[in-house]
Amino acid sequence: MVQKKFITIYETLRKDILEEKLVYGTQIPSENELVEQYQASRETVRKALNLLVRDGMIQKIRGKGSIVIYQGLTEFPFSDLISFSEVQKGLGLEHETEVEVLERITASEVPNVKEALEISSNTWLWHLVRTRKINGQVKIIDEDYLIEALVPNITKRIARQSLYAYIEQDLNLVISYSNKSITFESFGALEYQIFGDYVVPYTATVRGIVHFEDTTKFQYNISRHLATDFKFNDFSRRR
Amino acid sequence: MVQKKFITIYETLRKDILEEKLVYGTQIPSENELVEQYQASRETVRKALNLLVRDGMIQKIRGKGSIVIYQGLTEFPFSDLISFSEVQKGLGLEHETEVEVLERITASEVPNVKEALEISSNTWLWHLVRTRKINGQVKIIDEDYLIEALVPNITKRIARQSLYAYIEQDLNLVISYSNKSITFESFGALEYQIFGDYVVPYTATVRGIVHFEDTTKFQYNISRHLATDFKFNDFSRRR
DNA sequence: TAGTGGTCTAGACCACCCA
DNA sequence: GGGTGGTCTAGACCACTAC
Repeated sequence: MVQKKFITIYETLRKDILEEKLVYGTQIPSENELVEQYQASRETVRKALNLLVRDGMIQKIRGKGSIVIYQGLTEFPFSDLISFSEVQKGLGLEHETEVEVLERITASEVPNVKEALEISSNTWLWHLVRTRKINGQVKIIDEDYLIEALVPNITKRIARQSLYAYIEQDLNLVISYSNKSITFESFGALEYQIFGDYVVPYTATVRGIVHFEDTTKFQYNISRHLATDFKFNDFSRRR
Repeated sequence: MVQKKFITIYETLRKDILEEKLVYGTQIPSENELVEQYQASRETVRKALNLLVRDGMIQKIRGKGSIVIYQGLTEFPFSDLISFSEVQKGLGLEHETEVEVLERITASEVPNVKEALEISSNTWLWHLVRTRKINGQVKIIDEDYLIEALVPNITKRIARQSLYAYIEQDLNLVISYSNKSITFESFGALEYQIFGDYVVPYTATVRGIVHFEDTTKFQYNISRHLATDFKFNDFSRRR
């Protein structure tokens, strides 16, 4: 099989919703219609639809059908802040990444990382600090610790472009999941140095431990955003 | 059927993981073993396991098996702040809710709510302000707007105890999903009044629009946390 | 080679909504 | 009653891991 059937169905419908071929508040074709349309079994169609449910794109209603509930980025008409997810997705905004630090250190030289990645003190790590400019202004300081044995040969060039592209495409490793936390913290020395004397000297700090498919932890990331420019959007379902 | 089979399997395994009968880093029984154990088909077992994957409880590895990746609340050994999800779940912490405001208003009297809930200006709403004390100190100001026609007869007693229990158990409505955002904002008049002259006059503000199963929006919630006491935990998978 | 998880099928029965 | 989504089955073939 060239492409998984349920992924094809999922991606096609997702695209239709994003492009508003299927519009907010209206029904999508029924499961039986999709079975016909894609020559798939109903369980396969349902697998695709469940991905859309997970994404917050559709809502299924028994006896009625499935309705598009995704409204693009206009859900929250409250602020014109730069959204965290927009930044992550690189939607429309002009990025510029600068590598401030790229060095090889051992886990003993920094606090917390040893515990976060469950490694011994003498494990070699890459220590990486990058700044992200958006429309000419530094908005994010990204600090990373990566296990060198798992992610070798990081260069400034790789760090400036895309670390994840290097890991996934060149090293052929599969990044799978992460645990993250968001807190608000006051500026430390690094932040004053990079952000300067900002009116509101606080950051939204996102810490994450990132894992490969085989559950190996390979990265500890600390992402510091100017707090006043930070917005995190979330879709969640009730258990 | 009294109870859905895949839910039974899911809940049993979930409980075993939470109670550490299945411990972090070890394998759970294989799909075929679970098929035997629960006298279910493999697809049913897989449906249960996929819920655990979604929850960040297990990681499936092809050719090998499924491994427990959930570690309780100890994943982030970085701060002893009060966690947002802990607060939400009411884990271990002493709550105290006080109702500051409970009134009937129309949508025209407040900004944003009309757009957020997609209602007309003359729609009647409940306006609710509650404060949440944790260990004796007010940490959260919860402000809600609810459509009266959908959620009638809210009393102070209901507001002090559990609004959601009232909606789900007494009114028999099914709360389904919400869109949320998290931002960092400076104190307004209400915050100064309730939190007082706090050293760090900023809040982590969580705004949410909450929907029923049939996609009806019924609630607009604004939850203001003392920024320095806020922590949001997240598990996410890479697409 | 044996065992694991990943995908897919064709059919069944059910609960729910609506005309 | 006809259409919708929700659950479940028994079997098939595949890709990957471990031995």
